[in-house]
Amino acid sequence: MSQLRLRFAPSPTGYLHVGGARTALYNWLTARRHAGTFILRIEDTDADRSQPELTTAILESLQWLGLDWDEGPYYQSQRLELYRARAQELERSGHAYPCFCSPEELRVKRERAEVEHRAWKYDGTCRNLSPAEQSRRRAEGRPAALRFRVPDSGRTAFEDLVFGSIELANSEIEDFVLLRSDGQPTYHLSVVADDLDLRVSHVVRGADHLSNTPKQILMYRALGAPEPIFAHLPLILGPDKQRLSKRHGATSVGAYREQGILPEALTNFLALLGWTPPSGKEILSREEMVAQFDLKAVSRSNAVFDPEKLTWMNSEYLRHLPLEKLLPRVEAQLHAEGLWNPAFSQAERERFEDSVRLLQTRARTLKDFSHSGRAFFTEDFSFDPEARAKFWKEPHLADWLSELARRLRSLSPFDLEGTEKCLRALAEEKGVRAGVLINAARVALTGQAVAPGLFDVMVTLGQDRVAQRLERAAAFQRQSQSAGS
RNA sequence: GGCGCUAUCGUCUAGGGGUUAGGACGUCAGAUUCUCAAUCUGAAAACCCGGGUUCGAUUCCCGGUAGCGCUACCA
Repeated sequence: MSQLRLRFAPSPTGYLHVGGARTALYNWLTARRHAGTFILRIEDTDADRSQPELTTAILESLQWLGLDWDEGPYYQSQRLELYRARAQELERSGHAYPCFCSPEELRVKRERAEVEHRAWKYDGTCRNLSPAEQSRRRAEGRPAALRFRVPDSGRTAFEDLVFGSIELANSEIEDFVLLRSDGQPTYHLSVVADDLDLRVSHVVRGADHLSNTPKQILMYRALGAPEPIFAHLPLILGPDKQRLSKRHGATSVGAYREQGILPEALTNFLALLGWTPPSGKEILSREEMVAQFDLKAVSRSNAVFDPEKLTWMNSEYLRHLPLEKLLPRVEAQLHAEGLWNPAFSQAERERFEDSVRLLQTRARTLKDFSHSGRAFFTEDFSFDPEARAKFWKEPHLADWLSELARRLRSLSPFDLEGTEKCLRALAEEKGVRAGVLINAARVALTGQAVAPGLFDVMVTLGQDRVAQRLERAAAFQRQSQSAGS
């Protein structure tokens, strides 16, 4: 196979959607697998809906996902001459003709057809105007759109890499608009013109374009140009099987980033939405994906986006991430939450690293470091009411925690074994199960009912903090007891 | 409405004319324990319906149904 060229062509009318991200990923994987070229093109011909800031956001999301492009971004809004040239070419060869029907007239006809339950298709009013009539109307200054002349018989067929052979009767296709009356190209014209100009070999895009493809095939043929290979991707749906949209919650790549999802987890998850690697292994490195990805193995049915599985996958990545790679991400997360302490990169570096290492074993998203793990990075944390209700029930707890604090303060060395012995001895003296003290102390030290093993927590926090926090918890209990009685 | 596409556990999927229909997430139970994860063990859970072809269809064909997509001077 000669040099492969693929493109991802988002339109800046929204943030990068997970569906778009998967399309970009499949294009990228195919390009990388075959040492081809991955091109980025921004489809911003709809001036009303396109927003330049969104282009920036889309580019950032792609970079964050690690989907680097080799060419572009090309902006369609800057390539209008190309589309007009193609339009002229089609008009000269008789494959396109000017249409003077106003959008208003057409809307009326379409609506009437609808109430009468007739299928509507452009009726060809301007299809066979004589050249004289055309120039007369032009001379009058009547605005004209340019329409493609679809053959009125025959069928148009093509082979889709994913869906197999697709065939459509030409009579089902209307004479679609190529150039709007203001001279702006429509999607059909600009994609074909660009894909031709950029020598795109494989058009990989959402299945919502499957029905449009015959129109584009017709254009390639009218231009006498070689057709690219098409591969359409099944759509991503929400839990209700409707196309995934904002009302299902987070749909943009940026939203998952904010939720503490790692880009490698998101791409891995997305890769599996519609594709299974031959190895059957679900957790795949980028290299493994590149080595195994094949458009021909993509599923044809739509897939429901399952955030639960994404979270699971994220926790897999998080737990296996080498510490040196995790550290900067946690740092960024703490910055975002206003919890970053400059000492973490200086005097308290070791404690910071120990904390991250400890929290890592049970983190599901980066947010877990700043939320449930908050007490590891700041003194500004509170005792979770539910945790208190569950583990601070013993009436003598305040005294026990004070005593524990006193003993731990003089413990040496302050290590895993020593702290555990110390606590268990106290529990025995007080005639209480060690678990009672352990759970109570966990709430005192972390504010949470759920946290890593207590003695790991102690050693990580350090002797002074542990003693202080136990005292603080004891004081808190005494206060709430006297207030309550 | 017309046209197109799709249909295996709740979800993502493997498979394919004869299989105990496999895996993953999730769920449930047990082990472990210091809470929660992790880990280990086990369990429940699927071939949309109807015809046809065939010795035999979940698999192939046809029809139905359902879902999705397209049906713009949006992309």
